[in-house]
Amino acid sequence: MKPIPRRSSTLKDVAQAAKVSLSTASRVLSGKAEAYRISEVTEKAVQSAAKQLRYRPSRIAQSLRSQTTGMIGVLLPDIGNPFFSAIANQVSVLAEKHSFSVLLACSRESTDTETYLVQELCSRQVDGLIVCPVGERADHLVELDATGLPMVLVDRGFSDSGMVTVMSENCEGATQLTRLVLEKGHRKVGILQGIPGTLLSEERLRGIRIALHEKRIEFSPALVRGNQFDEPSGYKAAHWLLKHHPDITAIIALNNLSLLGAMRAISELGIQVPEQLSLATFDDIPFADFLKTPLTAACPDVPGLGQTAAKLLLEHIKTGKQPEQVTHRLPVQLVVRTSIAPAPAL
Amino acid sequence: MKPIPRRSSTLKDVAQAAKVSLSTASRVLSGKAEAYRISEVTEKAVQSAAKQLRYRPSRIAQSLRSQTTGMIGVLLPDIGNPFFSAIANQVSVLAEKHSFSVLLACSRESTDTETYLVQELCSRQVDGLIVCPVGERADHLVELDATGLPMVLVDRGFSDSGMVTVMSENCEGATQLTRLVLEKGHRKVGILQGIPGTLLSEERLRGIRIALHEKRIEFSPALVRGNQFDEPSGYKAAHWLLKHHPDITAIIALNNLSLLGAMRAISELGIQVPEQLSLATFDDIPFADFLKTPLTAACPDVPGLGQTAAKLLLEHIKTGKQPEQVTHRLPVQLVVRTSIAPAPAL
DNA sequence: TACCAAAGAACAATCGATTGTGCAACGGGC
DNA sequence: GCCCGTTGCACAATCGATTGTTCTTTGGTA
Repeated sequence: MKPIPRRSSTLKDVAQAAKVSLSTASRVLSGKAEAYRISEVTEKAVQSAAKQLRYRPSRIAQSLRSQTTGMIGVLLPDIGNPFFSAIANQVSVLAEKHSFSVLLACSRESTDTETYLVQELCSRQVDGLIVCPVGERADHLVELDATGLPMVLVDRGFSDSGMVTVMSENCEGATQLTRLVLEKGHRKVGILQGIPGTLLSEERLRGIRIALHEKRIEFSPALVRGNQFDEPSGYKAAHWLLKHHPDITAIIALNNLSLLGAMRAISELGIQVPEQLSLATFDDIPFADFLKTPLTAACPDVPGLGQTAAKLLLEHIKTGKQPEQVTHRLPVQLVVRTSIAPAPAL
Repeated sequence: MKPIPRRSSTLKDVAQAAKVSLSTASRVLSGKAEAYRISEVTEKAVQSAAKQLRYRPSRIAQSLRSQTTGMIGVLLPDIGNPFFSAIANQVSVLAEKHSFSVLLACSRESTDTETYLVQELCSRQVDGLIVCPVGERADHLVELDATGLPMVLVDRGFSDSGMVTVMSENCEGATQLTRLVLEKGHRKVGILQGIPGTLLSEERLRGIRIALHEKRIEFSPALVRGNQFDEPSGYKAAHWLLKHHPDITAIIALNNLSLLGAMRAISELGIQVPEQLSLATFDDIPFADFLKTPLTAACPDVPGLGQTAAKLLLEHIKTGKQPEQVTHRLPVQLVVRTSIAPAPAL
C-alpha cells in the first residue's frame, strides 16, 4: 500500500525555490534570521517562497526532532455523558489557547480499555495526560506517573496515590445533600452508586454516613445498589430497591446516569415524586429547572474541574515541575429545588 | 530549553540488547521475520529484548516514515453541546475499533477559528477529517477537499459543494413537525433559528414553509428570530417574539440550545406551556420525558450521523477512494409528546 | 578442493525539520 | 600585500523507524 501522494510542500521545496540551503530556510522560517545573521535579501526570498508554496511545517517532523508534540491526551470514561463532555470542552478550549492539541480517547468505563489507551496515547508521545480513570485499578497510571510524564487525574482518583488529582468535595457535598433529605424526616433512604469501591463512590458514601450518623440513623449497606456509572445500572438498582424495600421514602443517586435510570424505573412504577418518594442527586443536568419535579442536586463545578486540570497540566508541561499541591478539591454546589418533600407517614 | 529526558526505549536499544542490527530488530517486531528469513534464535532474542525494555515503537517516527498518522481530526462547533459530544462519542468509538486516534478540535462556532484549526489539524497530518462546519463559509473546506484529503462533513453542510456530507432530512422533519403544530389550529408561529443562511437553518425553514403553504398560511420572516446556535440567542429571540408578537400561539425551535434559551424566557414571563403557548423543537434532550411539559420534537439520528460519517471517512482512508454517494441523508424521528396543545381562542 | 547458491543479517537511504559547526568571501588594519 | 575578523551561508548529524540493497557465512555439489 503506497502512501498517498498528497504531499504538501516541504522545507526542501522552499529552500530550493529560494535557492538557499535547508538550514537557512529553516532559520528564517523559525524567526532566527537575526540570530544567525542572515541577510534581508535572503530572508525575503525565503519568506516569499514559503508563501508561494503555501508551506506549513510538518508537526510530525518537528515532533520527532524536538521530542515534544504539542498534544495532550484526554482520556475519559464516556464522552457521550454531558458531564465528561463539559470537561473535555474546557480542556480543549484551554489547550488551544496554549497552542496545544487534544488527543481524545474514551475508555467506555473499561479498565482494560483504559490501560490500552493510555499506552496508545503514550506511544503517540503526548506531552501530558488528563485522565478521568475508571477507578477500579491504579497501577497502570501510577507506573506512568512514575516515568515523569505530566499527568492529572480529574473527577475520580485514588487514595494516597501521590498523583496530581482534581476532585470535587464529594464527602462534604454528600453530607449536605443527605442532611436535606434527613431534615425532611426520611429515615430509610435508598442509594444508587456507580462502580463500588471507587474513591468517588466511597467518598460520597462516607458523606452520606456522616449525615446519617448525625441523626443516629444506622447505615444499611443493603440499601446501596448499583454497579456502574450508567443508566441501566441506575434503572435496575432503583427497581430492586423499590421492590425489596418498598418502605424507602427517598432515593439519593450518586451520579447523573444512575439518576436517569432511576427516573425511568420510578416513572414505570407510577410512583409520584416527591409526594411518595423524594429524590436527591449528584450532578446537575441541563433543563433541570424545567423538569416536572425539579431536582435538588449536589453539583460539582464541572467547568472548574476541567479548567483546573488543564491549568495544572499545562503548568507542569511548561515548567517541567509537578505542581506542589497534589490533591485539589473543588466545592460542590447544593442546588435546592423541589424533589425533596417531607417523608410521607407510613 | 532541553527536551525532557524521559525517553522510553527505542528500537536502537532493543537492537543493541539483542545484539542485532536495527533492521533485523525492526523486521522481527513488525512481524516480517518470516519474509526476511530471520532465524528463530535471533527472532526470540529480539522479542525478549523488546519485552524486557518495554519497547513501544514511536508513532511519531512511524508517521514520519510512512506519511500516515493513524489519526483522524474531528472538528466540532461545541463539544459542550450534548448533540455534538454524542457525535464525537460515536466517532471516537468507531475510530478506536479501526485503530485510529481522534484529534479533537472545537471551533466554538467561529468560522475564523475553524479555518485556523483545520490548518492545524492538517499540519499534524491527520489521515482524514470529520467536520461539522459553522456553515457561514465553505471556501477553506472546499480548498482542503480539493487536495484529496479524506473529509466528511456532518450535520451541517453546504449546498452543491461536492463535499461528502452526512445530514439529517431537515426539510422533511421540519415539515412534519410544523404540520403537528398547524393541525392544532395554530396560525401565528414564532421560529427560533441558529445562524441565518446556513444550510441547516435554510432547510429547516424551507420545511416549515412547505407545511405553512399546505395550510395556505403566509410565511412571515419577521417571526423568524435568532442568530446563533446557542442559548442566549434563543433566549433573546423568544423574549423579542413574545414581546412584539404577543399573539403568537406556538414557537418552533430549530435547535436544542435555542430551545433551552426560549424555555428560560418563557419561564421568566410566566407563560404556561402548552396552555398558553405550544412548543415544538428540533433535537432531543435527555430527560425529555421527565419535563414538566414533555416536548414534541423532531429528533435527528445522532448516533447514525456520527457512525455514518466515521464509516464513510474510514472507508475513504482505507480504500483511497472517495465514496460515490456525496450526500447522505438520515431520517429525522418525530417524537410526539405533549407540548403542542390546541391553539387558545384569542 | 573449488565454486555457487541460499540463508541470515548488516549497511545505508529515507521521511521533514532543527542546529552545531565549518567554510568561503569580503573588508579593514598593519 | 598579508593576515585576521566578520558576515553569510552550506554541510552534516540527529530524532526513531522502515526498507531496498549489499555483504558475509554456511552448506552442498561437481
